[in-house]
Amino acid sequence: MPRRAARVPVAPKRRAAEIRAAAAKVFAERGYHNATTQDIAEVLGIRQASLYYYIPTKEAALEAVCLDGAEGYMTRAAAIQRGPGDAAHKLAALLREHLEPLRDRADFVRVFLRERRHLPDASRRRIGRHARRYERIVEQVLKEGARRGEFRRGLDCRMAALAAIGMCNAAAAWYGREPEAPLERISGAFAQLLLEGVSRAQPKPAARRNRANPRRRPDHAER
Amino acid sequence: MPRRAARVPVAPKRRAAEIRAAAAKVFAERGYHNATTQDIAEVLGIRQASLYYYIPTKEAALEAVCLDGAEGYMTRAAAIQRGPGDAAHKLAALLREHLEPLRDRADFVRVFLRERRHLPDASRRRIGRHARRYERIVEQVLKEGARRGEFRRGLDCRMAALAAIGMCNAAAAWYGREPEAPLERISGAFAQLLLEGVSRAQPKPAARRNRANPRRRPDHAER
DNA sequence: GGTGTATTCTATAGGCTTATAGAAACGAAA
DNA sequence: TTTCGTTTCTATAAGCCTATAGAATACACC
Repeated sequence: MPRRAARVPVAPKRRAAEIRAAAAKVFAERGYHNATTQDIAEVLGIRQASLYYYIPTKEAALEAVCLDGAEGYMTRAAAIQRGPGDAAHKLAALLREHLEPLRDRADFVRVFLRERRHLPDASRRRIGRHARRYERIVEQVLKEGARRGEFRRGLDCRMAALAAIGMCNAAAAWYGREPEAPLERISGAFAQLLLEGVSRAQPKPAARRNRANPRRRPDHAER
Repeated sequence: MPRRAARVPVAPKRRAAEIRAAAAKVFAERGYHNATTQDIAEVLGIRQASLYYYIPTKEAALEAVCLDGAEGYMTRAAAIQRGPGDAAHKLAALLREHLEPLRDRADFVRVFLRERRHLPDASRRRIGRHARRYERIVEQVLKEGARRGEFRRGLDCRMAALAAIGMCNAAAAWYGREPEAPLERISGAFAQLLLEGVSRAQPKPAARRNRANPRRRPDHAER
């Protein structure tokens, strides 16, 4: 402990992050069960068995990647919920923050979304609880907006929350492959879409284009 | 060929469908690469090797299930697009039809959504083209609505189409586990959400509740 | 140069899975 | 009862993958 000063404190942490990043990349590309530890090792330029110096099992690597991918979502969402601003701004902020990790950590997010179900029961359930709490935060922001009259009264907040989260998570699948779709465009379009469908048209919906936009009146019900 | 009359015509087709259904169930539950042919055989109550009387390879089974899961989407969407009604009704119909297969064929749909990427290149690309054509139909319905002034002018139709499809596909993940969410509620809520976010408020938005709903004016840009 | 820790290596056991070969069982029709 | 096509069975080869054991290397510090 005393003398391995200059090397141990920094490098190991960085190396561990590199291992996780390699695992995330491979799991995201090929799917957990289709990915081999050999694949991960190749990304790192080391031998397959050398990986086991860092991870106890392949499953543990998946768990680490998933935790990493989930990290922060809850916290940031809760901060937005508690923070200042009306419900419309909060919803737009939730969307932005939900999509933001795709910029730098898309692999982690994708593995979290698509592969966490292959975790052993214990950790899968733990992570599942996080996800459900996150859903509830979005739902509550919507409920709060409806309660305050900012959003429409009869709004089905549960479905709306699931829709919002669902469209964002779907974006994780095509982000980067869809041409001409930077995050700003995605979150802007999603916010506008949701807000004008959800809000009763407060002063500040998350509209990016089309400002001078006199609306006609929606007056009839469908069917 | 001449004398196997009474038995061959019916049973084999049904049996083949049972095989596919078993494969779909197992692939949906465990994921393609985690599922074994043994698992499928167990569902059917036969031996693992007996499966190979029906399928040439496990991969072929996946392809059959995916094709089955994708079946009809394109056709029905195209019919809606060409059919009568305004864009709002068409969009609502697209959502309904997109979600409807979850009622009886959820396993197939889920496998199509989550496991098709593990198909060999050729068939994966073929199926991918279908999916993209489907996206384009949704997008065109939106464009048409915007062109005719039924939807808002500056509407980002591409993002809106991806959002709509994304929220529906996300629903495939939680449908059946989410309590109190029959398909009617889902498609109704999604339609209302999208339409009021998308339309410029023509006579008939897909509103189920809240009709008298005078909107205030959205006038400011976000940020 | 010697020492000790961290990191990577070679070699391989052991388990699981797909797919094939060939035999058996089952029925319907002759 | 025999025949014949269909369906399922037993047995197993062959390949792939995870994880372990133990040796070798690198490198900082004395």
